[in-house]
Amino acid sequence: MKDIARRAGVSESAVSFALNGRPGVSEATRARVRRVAEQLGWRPSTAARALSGEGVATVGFVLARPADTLGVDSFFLQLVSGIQEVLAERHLGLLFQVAEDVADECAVYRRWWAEHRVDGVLVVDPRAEDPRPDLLDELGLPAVVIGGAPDVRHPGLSTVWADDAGAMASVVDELAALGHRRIVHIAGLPGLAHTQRRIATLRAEARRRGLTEVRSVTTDYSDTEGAAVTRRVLGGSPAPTALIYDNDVMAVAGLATAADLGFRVPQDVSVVSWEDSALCRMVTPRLSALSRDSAEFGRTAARELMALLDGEPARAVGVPVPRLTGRGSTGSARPA
Amino acid sequence: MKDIARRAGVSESAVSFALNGRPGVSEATRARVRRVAEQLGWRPSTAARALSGEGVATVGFVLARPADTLGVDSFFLQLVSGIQEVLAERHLGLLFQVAEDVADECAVYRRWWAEHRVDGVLVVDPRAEDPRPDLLDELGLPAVVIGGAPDVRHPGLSTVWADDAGAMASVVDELAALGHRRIVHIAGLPGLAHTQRRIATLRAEARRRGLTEVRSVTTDYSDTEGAAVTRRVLGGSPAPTALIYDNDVMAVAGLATAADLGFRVPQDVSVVSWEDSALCRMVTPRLSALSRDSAEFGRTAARELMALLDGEPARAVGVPVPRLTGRGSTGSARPA
DNA sequence: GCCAACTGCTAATGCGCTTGAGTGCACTTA
DNA sequence: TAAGTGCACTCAAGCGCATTAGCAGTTGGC
Repeated sequence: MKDIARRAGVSESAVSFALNGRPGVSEATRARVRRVAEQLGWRPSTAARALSGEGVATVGFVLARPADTLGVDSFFLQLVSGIQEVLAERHLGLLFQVAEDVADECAVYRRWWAEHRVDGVLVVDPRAEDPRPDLLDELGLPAVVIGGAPDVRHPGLSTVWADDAGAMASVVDELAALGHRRIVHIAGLPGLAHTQRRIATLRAEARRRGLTEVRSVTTDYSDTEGAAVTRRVLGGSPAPTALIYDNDVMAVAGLATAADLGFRVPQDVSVVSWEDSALCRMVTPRLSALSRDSAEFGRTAARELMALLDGEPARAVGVPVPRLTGRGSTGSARPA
Repeated sequence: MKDIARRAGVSESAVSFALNGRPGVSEATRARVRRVAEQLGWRPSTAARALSGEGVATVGFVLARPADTLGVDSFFLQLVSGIQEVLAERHLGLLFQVAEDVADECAVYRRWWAEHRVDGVLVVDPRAEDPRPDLLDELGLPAVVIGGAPDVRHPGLSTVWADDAGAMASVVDELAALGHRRIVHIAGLPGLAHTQRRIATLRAEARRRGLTEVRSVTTDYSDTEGAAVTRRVLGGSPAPTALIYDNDVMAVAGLATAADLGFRVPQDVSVVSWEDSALCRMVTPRLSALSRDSAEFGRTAARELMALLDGEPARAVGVPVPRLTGRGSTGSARPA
């Protein structure tokens, strides 16, 4: 900036005013300063900026899942890619961290806050008993919870949420219409808020329809558990005629397991995946799946966080309800 | 720090000395200061630290691939997870960015450099004609190239490399021993350095063995192209008896396509995936795959970057050659 | 008994930027 | 004509830390 000031023949403050679009300099000077800055390829040092109270132009994202579960799930990369797209417009950086568990994640937030490393954070995988909203409230760190339910207890946090309940209801609708009365929902991690919402909705929908043989089983999202649970429930008697998997990885694993056990899909058992991805289109039969636009989810979340950083009040916004894309893995229930 | 200084009854400089392990304070004072700092939960502001020339304790990672290709590939999340593990030990942050292409990626490096956002970067997907090493050299940004060949032209850059040539040779060995003489290698992006190394090695190995019907076809790594190429090559006459896919996603897509076309695996055609993941174990038959430890790859790269940041000279380190894990998708070639 | 060297600490400066408090000037208004 | 009012700009302080120079007090050597 000193260089720019010298070459433009003004003071450093004038340069600051000019470059930040503040009043206090004439348009002529502003243009001149801008030109010189451009010429010199100047970019403000984030460190210096941060030090004088401007924020660090960085948002944080922590992923607290065991490393090996991280592998195949297509959701997160899509989500992050969407987040980036929006952040890049304002040249905001994304500080990314993998954590062991939620406690570890909280420690990361504390550290980031103490070190002034981020202006705000994006929180994923909200849980039923979640210490994070309280912590973020306490730290005063702007945050957007991705995939949570609107949270009235933390008016400082924004929420971007998908209507899991509505989606589950529509899946049950679909399956019921095909004559399915014995349905098993192979859910994800029991502690996650959306897992619980899905389970609760399934139970409510079943009761409403008088279906008694409908249940949920929780897992860790891995292909291993997906396969194991599938083996167990299909071995029961009477076996379910429809399986709903909470992610694509388990659905595919379950499909393979069903085949191993001699179940034909969809003649003997229907399979639905709660996540659409290339994976679902790569197996035989192609998997019927709930499609949501994960990148758009990320874009929405990033936009909300930027709004928060701009001082706008927190709010809860919904993203479109995922729709069931019917493919070859769902069909009429076989008569008992 | 002012607080700490006051409570410990010393000057701010003494606090700085004490907390940074520099000489100039007695052990007693150091301990006292440390205790107070701990009590207050003090962490140095990265911004202030950076401003006084200490570096920003952050490394950058740019992923330049089209967003939709990002989805299922298991490699990157594993890699990043390994990187994190090592960086976290020193509380280094990871600034992550998705870019459109290499030109965009270069712009990101320039910006990061000008804004003093990172102390160094990790570069992935090195290319045959790659502008990045030159740029990073020019900027003087410490960097580790992941998956490149040792690069004598850029002595400032470290390289962490896998012996693709050796791995390809061992795969060809294996297939040749099973009697395969018609092999197609469904490669990844043609511009990537490792793609070219694999192609070159395959050609050399084929010549050495007098195999004339061996070739490579490049793709964009997507399941779509994997399937399309598979359809094309299996439709040729005579059809190949072995297919080597450069990633797990294409291998799985190819497997499904082969089944569609009435080819039995491995009786009619053998399939090898150059990437092992849950995906490979979820399909029927399970895919024989080259297993490498992607997380370890990341850990090694992160360690090299930290060494570079510590002022150690750049070097090239190898990671173990991936080994072929035989599963159900490879078998003896059917006699012509 | 005097200088040198060391120890344990403090004061002051600067990193690159923002910002509130001026300053000088032309121009209006009573 | 004096006072008032904007405008375009400059000055200087300060953000939180690292670092260099310096300053008492002690020890050691001769």
